[in-house]
Amino acid sequence: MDTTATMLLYGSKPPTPEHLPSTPVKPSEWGAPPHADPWTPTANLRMLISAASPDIRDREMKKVLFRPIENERAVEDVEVDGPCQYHAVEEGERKPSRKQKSLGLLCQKFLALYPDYPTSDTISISLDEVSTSLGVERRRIYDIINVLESLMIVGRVAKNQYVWYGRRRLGSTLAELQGMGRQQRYHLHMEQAGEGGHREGATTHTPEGGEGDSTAASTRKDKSLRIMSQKFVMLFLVSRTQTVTLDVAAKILIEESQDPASHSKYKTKVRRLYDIANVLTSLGLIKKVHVREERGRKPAFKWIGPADFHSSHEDSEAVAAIALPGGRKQKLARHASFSVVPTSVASQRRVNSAPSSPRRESVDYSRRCVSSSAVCRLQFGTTVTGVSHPSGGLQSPTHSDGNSLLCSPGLAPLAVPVHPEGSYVGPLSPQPPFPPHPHHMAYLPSLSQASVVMLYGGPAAQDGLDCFTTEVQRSPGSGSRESILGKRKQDEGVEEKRESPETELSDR
DNA sequence: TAATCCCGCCATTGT
DNA sequence: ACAATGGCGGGATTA
Repeated sequence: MDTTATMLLYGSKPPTPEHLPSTPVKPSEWGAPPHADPWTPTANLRMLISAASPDIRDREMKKVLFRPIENERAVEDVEVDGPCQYHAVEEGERKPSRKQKSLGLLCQKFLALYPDYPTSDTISISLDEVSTSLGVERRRIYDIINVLESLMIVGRVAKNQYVWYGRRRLGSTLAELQGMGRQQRYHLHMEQAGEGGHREGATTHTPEGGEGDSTAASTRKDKSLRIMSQKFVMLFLVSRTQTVTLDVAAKILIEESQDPASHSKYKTKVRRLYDIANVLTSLGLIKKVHVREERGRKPAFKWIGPADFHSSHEDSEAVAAIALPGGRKQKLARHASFSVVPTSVASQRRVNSAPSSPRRESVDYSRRCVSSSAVCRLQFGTTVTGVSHPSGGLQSPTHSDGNSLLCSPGLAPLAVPVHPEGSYVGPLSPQPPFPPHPHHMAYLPSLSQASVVMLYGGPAAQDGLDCFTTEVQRSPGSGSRESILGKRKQDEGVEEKRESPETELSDR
């Protein structure tokens, strides 16, 4: 493993011994659940909730979540809002529209499986479980994992095994990327953007002379996705407007690439950028926009993620306190082409010393699962709209209708639909950088199966962890469905359920 | 038509 | 050699 020159992804310690192999499985092979023990939604759930340790709960929850789900082809399926989710074909035949298979959506599902701010770095991710539970081929998981890895939201441990870090390190990672971005003079590159479409290469070429010092020649096709992802993010972080157009990004990335034949790869580059952009969008770090220009408008992306990480206390802030067992700190992945005095960078970043005040959100928001678990039954096709109180739990969700759920401020709308063979439907709309609303509204993408939804608070929870569960089950007659969906919006602030999470994240 | 980007073949890299 | 990763670009979908 060519540590130095290429990726320092694993910090001082490269992946570890490979345990837990596990072989890929074709989605088509998920016939029946592995260990078919009749599981009762409620029972399981109860178990989960009662679990004293949040970690245990998480783990258990994961276990449940990873039950294989019925394949996509499935007829009855998640009913996502929006105009055409299915390609109206023969009656009875519903072809999952392309949108339903988008990487962004998949990523949303993936992210929803794990807490944004885990309290420990022990959450492991198994590619097989994930690909199985999400119902996609491994290849796609790699796409997601790669960019998550580039931001250290996950880390690789061994083959098939990754660790989930969540957004805890995001701050420091971004800070570092920003530093590297400046070092690369990316901000200069960006200026020469717009205009008649011709870029000149006169841009200050970083003294990367032949990419990274001697050290191991360009490690073949380096994990370009990871690298590209980091560079892409860097562009945002050094951009004054925090906006980056696809073509500019592609050009810069191509110029960077030491690969001579890369000029003919513009198209491919753009394809990759879209892939990356999709997961970054799912992460709520960027959003699609358009930049005005004489020539018309060009597609671009705007950074909407945190932008205050560069301060001193920055990064791990609170997190630092949770220091990992081995004390090993991961180093940001770097690529040769980033080089220029390898090591350096904003390296001297964080000094373990817990800087005075840990800033917002105290380190230990003891996850006491306070609130009662209000369980109520809903009709198939409907969702809950509940209001919770950070202090006491939650006012039993007034399961009226609609696909929304109101939470009190601080209650991270982390919901994890759980059910036997059911496809999890997607994350809830407000993601961690919570909006200042008095109440958070979480959208629960429609549930198509009888399911149990568990919602619990995250680090944002100011008074502990609230959680409650809701059972949604299929009603005998789908007739009621219409009526229910029809009426709506009686709650404050709740508006038409028109928009679905993904729809609002990326306006097409 | 242009913008997006799914899909999966098959080259690489790891064990 | 076999399995895990992940370039890459054809061509289908959407906007």
